[in-house]
Amino acid sequence: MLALDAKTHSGGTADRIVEVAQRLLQTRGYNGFSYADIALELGLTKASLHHHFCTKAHLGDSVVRRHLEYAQTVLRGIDAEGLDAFESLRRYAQVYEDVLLGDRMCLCGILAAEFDTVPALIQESISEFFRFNAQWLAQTIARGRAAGSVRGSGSDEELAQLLLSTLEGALLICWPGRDRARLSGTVRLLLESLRA
Amino acid sequence: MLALDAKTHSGGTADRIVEVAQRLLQTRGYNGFSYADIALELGLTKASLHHHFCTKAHLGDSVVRRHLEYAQTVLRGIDAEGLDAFESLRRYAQVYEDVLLGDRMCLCGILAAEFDTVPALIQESISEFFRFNAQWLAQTIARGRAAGSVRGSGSDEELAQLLLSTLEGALLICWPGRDRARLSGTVRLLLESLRA
DNA sequence: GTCTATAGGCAGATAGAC
DNA sequence: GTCTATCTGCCTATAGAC
Repeated sequence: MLALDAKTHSGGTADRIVEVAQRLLQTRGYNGFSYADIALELGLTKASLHHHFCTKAHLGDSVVRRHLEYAQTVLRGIDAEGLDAFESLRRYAQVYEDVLLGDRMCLCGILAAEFDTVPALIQESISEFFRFNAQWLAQTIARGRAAGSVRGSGSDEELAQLLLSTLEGALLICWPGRDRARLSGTVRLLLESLRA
Repeated sequence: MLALDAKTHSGGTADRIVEVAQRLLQTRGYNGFSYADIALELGLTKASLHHHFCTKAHLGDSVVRRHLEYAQTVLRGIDAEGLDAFESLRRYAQVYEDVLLGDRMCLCGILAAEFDTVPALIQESISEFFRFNAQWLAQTIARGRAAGSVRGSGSDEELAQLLLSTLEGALLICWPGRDRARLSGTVRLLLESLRA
């Protein structure tokens, strides 16, 4: 754990830069923030940032890759809890509510909207994020159907796409007004429709 | 009709500017395009654009307001066809598929993602767009339930939010890869779940 | 209505001192 | 690793001729 921490936080400044960049990405999008914003917030200069991340594209890529790994850890963590599949789906949906609670939009959701203007380097990681989420959902749905706790028509993959779409879309629509109640209501109804 | 056209197209150049701006907004977002892009495409100069739209915020506002009116016309047009409510919902969903077919993302979806960085002038129209869509969906759902062609739990308004969220989210996820087949599959499954 | 020219600012990025 | 200073380029926007 200490060794892992030492590795993860090898350069304290680089990590702080990534964290601020991630928050700005999730609230303002890739084209909505600059090195100046990060420098101001961390009390550094733009030149210092370039020492850690040579280009904005590389910084963005670091943020998205780190987030992808984090998401994978979270989903494997849900699996490790040994919950019923339906409860796993509930946990998954709760993550979207937590994102809005933290005053953020989904990182890859906002980047998907801006996709055409995002550096090619980052585009692949965005697609991979959705692919991984859909795959985990399909597996969890399959498990729930086998156990009789999850229902719904269509293949596991199709139902996973439906679930993912609804959560991403609900977060997107509730994001402008930070409408946690509306998001919560939509999540509740969605889960209800999946409960066997 | 001629009079309406004459009014709508009062200044031919202004309309062409709005149309190009709309396409750029729907593909690149508000922070992803500039007056230079439009000027280049129309063979004008940036200064000429400022003659028609004094600021970028006003141009964006014109695009969104016009689109809101267009959406209202489309939905009232669906109502005027006298279809069964479920068929109206199918038409509605088809609009999202048509948007991707036209190589575009939902205008207000992309602007919702960028919400915090969009001029305040435009923010209100974005919220109004979703409000209007949700209202139309709730009314159509109510009509379908009364006629026995639409099913689903939750209030009309909650189900409308669920439908809107799923369509917006499906378009968002399919946008990066222009994945029309995936969008089509999600739409089909969604409609299936609503058919009484 | 369209142009040339330009202002004024901020973007991403680099050089080189410390 | 951080700084100052600077470069180049694009951005939105304006002035004023035609």
